[in-house]
Amino acid sequence: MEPSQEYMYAHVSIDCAIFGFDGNELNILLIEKEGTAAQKLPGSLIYQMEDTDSAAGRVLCELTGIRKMSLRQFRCFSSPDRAMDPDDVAWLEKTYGRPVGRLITIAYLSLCRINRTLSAAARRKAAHWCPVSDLPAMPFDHNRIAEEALCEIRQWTESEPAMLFELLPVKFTMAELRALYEAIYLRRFDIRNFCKKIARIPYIVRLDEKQTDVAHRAAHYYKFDRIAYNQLRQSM
Amino acid sequence: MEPSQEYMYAHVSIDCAIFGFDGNELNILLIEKEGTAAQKLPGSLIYQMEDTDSAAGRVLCELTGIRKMSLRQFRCFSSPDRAMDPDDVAWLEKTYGRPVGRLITIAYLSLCRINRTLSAAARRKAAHWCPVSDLPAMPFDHNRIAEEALCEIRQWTESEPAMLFELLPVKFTMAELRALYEAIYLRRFDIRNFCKKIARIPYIVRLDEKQTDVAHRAAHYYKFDRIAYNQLRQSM
DNA sequence: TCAAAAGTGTTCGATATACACCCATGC
DNA sequence: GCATGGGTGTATATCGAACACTTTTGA
Repeated sequence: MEPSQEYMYAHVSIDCAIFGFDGNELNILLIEKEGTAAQKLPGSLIYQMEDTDSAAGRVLCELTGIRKMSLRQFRCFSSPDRAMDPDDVAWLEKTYGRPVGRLITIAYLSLCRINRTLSAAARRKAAHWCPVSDLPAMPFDHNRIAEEALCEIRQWTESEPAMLFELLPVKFTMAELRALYEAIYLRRFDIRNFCKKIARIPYIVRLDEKQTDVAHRAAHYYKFDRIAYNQLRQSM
Repeated sequence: MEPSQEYMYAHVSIDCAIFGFDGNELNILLIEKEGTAAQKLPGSLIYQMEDTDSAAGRVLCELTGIRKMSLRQFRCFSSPDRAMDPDDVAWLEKTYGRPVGRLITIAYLSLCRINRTLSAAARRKAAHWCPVSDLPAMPFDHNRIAEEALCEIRQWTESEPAMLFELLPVKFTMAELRALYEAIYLRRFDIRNFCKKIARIPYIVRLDEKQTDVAHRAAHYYKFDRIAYNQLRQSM
């Protein structure tokens, strides 16, 4: 068999695009590419007896301390030249203590409250939130992964709107919810129509509690009612 | 490093769920698991310098002779026990002339006219269409892949309705189109409302030509107008 | 009393649903 | 002339889009 016809024998990694919402814009969690000034998506080679879903869960848990974070696999990136840059090749070898060679990655999407305290491991890796409008150039194909993850968010929240509430505080105002929709769909929503639409949704419930200490009329808080959500889903 | 902590080093395959439509039901293209009586999804290990998209294109082209078949990656299957059945392990070793060990697969979805003449390679592999309601037990996790592919079709055709017309003859009747929708969405559509809806779609155009040799009033043929379709998509 | 954001209602057009009858053709 | 499937229209409900003013609160 000619070299070009050898069967692929590859290391497999997962990379996670973890999004947070700062009240205005989506942010993505980047970590330092250790030993360099560059930043990258969190990710890791996976272990022999692991599947990619658990590997992604492991990486997320290491960074955020959340054990059961929801995540969604959205794409395999396997271009032969995705890990051909000499810097990247050398970095892989140093990080994993061996030559890595052919490397394919399974990309995951996850959502996280942006003010959540990250783990010590995250601090060591200088994890930080970066607005999606201002992403740096990243190693491997991480810029492409981040881009495709952004598109994927829309599809995910359409098929499972409960995901949205992983980006918001437990109690949130209508304005915050609307800002989130605007950040995801990259368009404006009319306030009046938006309120009407939300009012029709049984699993978003208005609380009696209102904002305090605001320099204008205080807004009501709302919360996500998971029980009502599950009931609604079941009946569909 | 303990054995359980070894980094995964794996062979990578692609598996294709190729759907056809027999006028009544979706069918999926199965091939013989060579040397056995079992049937499986078409697939193959991929080569070292290939990415998964081209590998899937290669496998599809080998079977159907279509060079530019549209296909959609939808999921990586990587459970450690997906290729642990002793029969499957032995079959892999025999087929690929080596022990294969850890194997992950990237699953693809594709659509094909069911009356298309398949290639000589397909005939050698006893390729045949199998109604999705009547799938046999298949090796590896191919049953699960087929199931998830079925769900994926709906999402694909919603985001890219042009895909539907890869399942229909070039000229098709309204009844055929409706039957296809019914097969995909597993529900009935009211004939009158369906016709109205289709009539509003600019890229489905009615031809003057009608059926002949039918024992009742002849139906008009319709065709898919790709130019109108692309124009519509661009303007969105 | 002013600034700033909250909150609310009506109208209109488009779309989805429900439903029943006449038409063309081959036998 | 009848059986078979083709083809059409109307009424209603729902949803999304457009659009402007009053209310509350703190400064």
